[in-house]
Amino acid sequence: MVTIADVARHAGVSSSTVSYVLSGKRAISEETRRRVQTSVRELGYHPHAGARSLAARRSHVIALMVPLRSDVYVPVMMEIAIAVTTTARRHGYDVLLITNDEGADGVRRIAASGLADGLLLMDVELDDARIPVLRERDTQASLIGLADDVRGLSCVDHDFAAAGALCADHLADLGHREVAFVGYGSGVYHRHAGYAERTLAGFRDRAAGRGLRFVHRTCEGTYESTAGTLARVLADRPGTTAFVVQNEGAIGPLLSLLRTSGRTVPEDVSVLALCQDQLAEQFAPRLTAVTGSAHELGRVAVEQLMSRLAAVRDGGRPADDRVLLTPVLTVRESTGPAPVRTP
Amino acid sequence: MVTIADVARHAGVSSSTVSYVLSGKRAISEETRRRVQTSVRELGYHPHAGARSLAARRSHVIALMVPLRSDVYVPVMMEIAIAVTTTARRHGYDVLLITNDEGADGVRRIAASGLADGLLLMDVELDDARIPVLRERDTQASLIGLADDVRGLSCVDHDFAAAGALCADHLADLGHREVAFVGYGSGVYHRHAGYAERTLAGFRDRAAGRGLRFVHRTCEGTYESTAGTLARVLADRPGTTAFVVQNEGAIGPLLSLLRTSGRTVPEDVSVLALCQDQLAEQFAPRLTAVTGSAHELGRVAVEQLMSRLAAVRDGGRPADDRVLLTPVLTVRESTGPAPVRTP
DNA sequence: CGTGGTTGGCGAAGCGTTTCGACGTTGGCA
DNA sequence: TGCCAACGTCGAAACGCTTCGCCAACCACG
Repeated sequence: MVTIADVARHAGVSSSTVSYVLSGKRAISEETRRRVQTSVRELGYHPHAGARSLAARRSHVIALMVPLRSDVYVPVMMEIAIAVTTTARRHGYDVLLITNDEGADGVRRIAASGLADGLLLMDVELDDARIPVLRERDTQASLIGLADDVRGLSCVDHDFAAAGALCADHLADLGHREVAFVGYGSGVYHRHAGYAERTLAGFRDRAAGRGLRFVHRTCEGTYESTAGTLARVLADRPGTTAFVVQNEGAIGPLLSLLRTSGRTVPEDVSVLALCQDQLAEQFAPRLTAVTGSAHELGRVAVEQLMSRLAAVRDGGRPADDRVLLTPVLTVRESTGPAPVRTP
Repeated sequence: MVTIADVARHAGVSSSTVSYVLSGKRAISEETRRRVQTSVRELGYHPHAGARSLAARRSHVIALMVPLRSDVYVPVMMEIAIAVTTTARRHGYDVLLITNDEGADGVRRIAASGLADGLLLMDVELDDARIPVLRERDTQASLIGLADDVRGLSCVDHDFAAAGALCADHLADLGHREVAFVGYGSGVYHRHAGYAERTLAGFRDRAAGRGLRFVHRTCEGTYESTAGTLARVLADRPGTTAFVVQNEGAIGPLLSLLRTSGRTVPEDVSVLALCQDQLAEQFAPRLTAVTGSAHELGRVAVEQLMSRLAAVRDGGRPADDRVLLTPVLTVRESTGPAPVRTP
């Protein structure tokens, strides 16, 4: 292993000088800096992470806590994780992956061991047991998702209410008057996962404002469940001319079932999805969809955490940032004007 | 921060004794052990990770290098990452997430800085630039996927050839004589990603043995691409009675297109998928599928790496393990007997 | 009762960094 | 010319842990 002392010897300076060249925390003459940098390169020197974190009392690592459970669409989580990792690297940080099942103890473990300087929490519940633990050691953290009490934390999430409203607006603009909202399985609502309720609320409010009648139906995302949901909707509200689908798993089945039942999309019914663009593109017809950027979610969360860490370093008190990302509606082929009523 | 010295003071012993209690590397009297453990609990002591890695020259962290690119089905990657993390935790290790775009330099950085004790590489190419770097510092690593030269490494992968063979057997058993293999986009084959070629080869060999005629067609996984592929197949080989689909993205479009063209699955054509069970269950009809366990892939990779690290600790030379996981065929509703020929 | 081996615990020397205070050297200014 | 402030560099003291060697106390044995 090549140490800072090796570099120092090679460059003919002391090891503290090498350290200052690398950190830039003190002025170093151009001449010396160059010599040191050359030595670093020639010897292939990489500072020992453990020694660094011991001496500097910071590890240059952040922890990302991801859910084990996956009723949330999995590729989204992966996209967030990737965005987090690349953004963190750009700040000179590495990312430690922790699973949610470690729970509050996991947070304690990471914070107390100095393994990570800060945490990113995904799949936050409104009343999350990990949050008090963060406060008790005042560990810097940023949430991906919203919680009830976020004092001392930053957070970022999609603006699900706006997404719901966007859906209602689009369908109302197209002249639809009776709409079905196909949501997640009831478990998701019971967990108070927030996003499901917020989307629905946003949709409900705007629908009311636009004079849109609608029913909300839960759906587990399997073929059977979707079939059941659809049957009930068609029985209860035969005049339904549009579907909003939030559960990614239900999209394929719903399209199949509509086709099977002799309905054409979008001539007879419109289908509007709340899902990633990539997924929306894969169906036939391509789906009009309301989307938020998962990548952006990860990126912003890291930026928030970095700014908190910077504030602490400068002896200040970090600001509690709260960002809601504006969703985007992309019109494709699955939505069209409400069919003319033929009574 | 509570240190080992605090624990020692609290328990009335020296800090080395605390260390030995925690590591179990020397005999400690029952009495002392209990006192120390009580103190640890009461003070909420967690060893400082940096100090530990500095003194013991190992970090209890392994790095997982994941691909940025995602022509491989993303949920699979996530499942592997989760399996890796939980398995590693069970061994007292944490997982550092690195992205593939750091490439060989990333491997160097992690290994040289002592951030991780070993590496897990995903999305390995047959001739992967990261492998020589591993050898040059002889860093312990395990590959998820196969490469050409794996001396000094362990690796684990699905037995794609067996999966291909399983497909051929199943269709031959059902009496099919003319089959189309819908593969990945040509880019995947050009990258020599291995798995695509191995599946195809396994299928080809077994098909030959069973007297199965087949064509292989690349497909990008979009709706258009699938439509083009299907049209060509039907034009060139009108007698085709079964499709094997490896590209997850092509499954939905293919099913839609077949239905649109008036063909019923499985009465007119059989569809056999190479994909996760979870995905296969979501289509209508449910797909007969050949699957390997992504979770198992991650688990085995970690076990391999752990055993290598243990060997090094004991002063031995690690064994180069090589595991191929046997795929499983699950018969569902999308495959059936070849239709009786009506000329 | 001396000898030799175990057992249980302690002290101290690192491990490779960062960072603080100190110390020449310069250069500008009175 | 003398003084004071940068400026650039160095030495040494942490940082919290592991581990090696050592030592006392104890036991069993001849």
